[in-house]
Amino acid sequence: MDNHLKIRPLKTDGIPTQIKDRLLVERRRRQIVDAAVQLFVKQGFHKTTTRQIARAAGFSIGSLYEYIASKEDVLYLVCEFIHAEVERGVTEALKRTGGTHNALAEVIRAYFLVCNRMSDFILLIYQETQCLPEQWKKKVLENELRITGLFVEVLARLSSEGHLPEMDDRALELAAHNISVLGHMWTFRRWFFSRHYAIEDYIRLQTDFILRTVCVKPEKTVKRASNIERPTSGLE
Amino acid sequence: MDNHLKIRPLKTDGIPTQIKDRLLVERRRRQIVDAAVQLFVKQGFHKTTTRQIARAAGFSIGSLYEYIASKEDVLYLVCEFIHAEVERGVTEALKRTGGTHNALAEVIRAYFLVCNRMSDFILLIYQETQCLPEQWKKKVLENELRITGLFVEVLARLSSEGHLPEMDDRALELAAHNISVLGHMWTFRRWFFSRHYAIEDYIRLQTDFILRTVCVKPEKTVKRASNIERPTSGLE
DNA sequence: ATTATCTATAGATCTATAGATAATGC
DNA sequence: ATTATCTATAGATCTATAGATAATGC
Repeated sequence: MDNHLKIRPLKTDGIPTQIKDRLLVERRRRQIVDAAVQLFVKQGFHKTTTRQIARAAGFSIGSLYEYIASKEDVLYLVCEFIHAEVERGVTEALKRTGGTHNALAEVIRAYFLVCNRMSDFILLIYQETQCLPEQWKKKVLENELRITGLFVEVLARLSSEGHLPEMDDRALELAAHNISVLGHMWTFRRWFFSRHYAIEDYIRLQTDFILRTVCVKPEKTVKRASNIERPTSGLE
Repeated sequence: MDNHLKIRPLKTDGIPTQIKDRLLVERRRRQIVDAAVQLFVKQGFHKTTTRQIARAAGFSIGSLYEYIASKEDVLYLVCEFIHAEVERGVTEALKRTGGTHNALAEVIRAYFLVCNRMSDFILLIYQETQCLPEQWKKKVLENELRITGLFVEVLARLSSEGHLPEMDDRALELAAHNISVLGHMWTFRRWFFSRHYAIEDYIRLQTDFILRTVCVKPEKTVKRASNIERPTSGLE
């Protein structure tokens, strides 16, 4: 739970500050994020007050507002931080994996472990993104899409190297979204899963699922599925 | 978007009221839910005031508090209502489907259409459940689990009738969760999907995925996936 | 008489800022 | 002199309730 203490530059452009010293802004905003992320996880965004954030960050409410212009700014900083952490986890995992056809299972495993480690944070994104002003909500969704994009790349590479059966772009894209969301599912159904599954069980079972959807030659099964569809299928 | 106007009894026991007439309580609470669900979807729970709810429901703030004891009570009523609607949609779809081996695709299709229709409401559950007091949060999660249970039943029936390959209980349970969540995914990634996919495309592609995970004889692929797993896998 | 509804407001916050003070660098 | 920080509070809400009023049924 102390993974947010790792030192990485925060991308905080676009948020106004009264303070000239860029480095100080950087440092203070990191303090703000570290304090806020824990409070938000425990109490939610709305029930957390700006005073609590300032106190937990170690300075006064007046100083807090030298580094941000509104409470929403804090939420945005927190969301940016969380996505940066998740993205770092996934890209590092990608670097570790070779180009073999094991790659997919390895990537899934690494990603699900990142999701497990950052469970509270991912949940926070799901719950509080709506509270952001439109302009930043959009940025958060772009972040989400970029992470999914990492999986698209892996799948595309494996596909081009012949380790996967041909899939059209759509199916491939959707598979990437499914991987993303099945990782998140571990976080937002944790209240159920954590009682019945160890993370390793979950990874194993879901990997089986995903590999089956992606690795089996589709001709036979896709046909079968398509025939099952109602004859009325088309546009509603 | 007016599906919440359908007349169904609300399960509202457990929330205190000052009013004696049970029927009136029933009617007024339906007004409250109809008003609140729209406001919550548009503004979120916290940004919606009790006054707004009262006004939209057509009575005064004083009267509102005769039928509920706190603002959280309203959120709980809304969550109960939403789950009742989703569950009704799914069970009705289950009734329509025969016991054939088409059943699964039909159920998925019906469920995804329910998710599409109730998109805003499902999103609301994801975002605001955390705001409920512990006791009601638990009830909401039970509701969620009961809906997933419907899919468990379908899969178990198909399995016992020999329409699915043998799966152990865990794999079957997880498949049910996956169906639930992939339906929800359409709602909480709608900002992306709705621009690139029609609901029918989404249903078709996801049905292919799910049927492949569930209908293909698992021996070959499961082995393959297991071998890919890291040797260190066990407890972390 | 009893039940339902309304108006008016107590009481408790909470965000954001103005203006005062302390620290830093030339 | 300039930059950073603090204290104190203006101003704006918002939930929940007390007490008054209207409607209903015996």
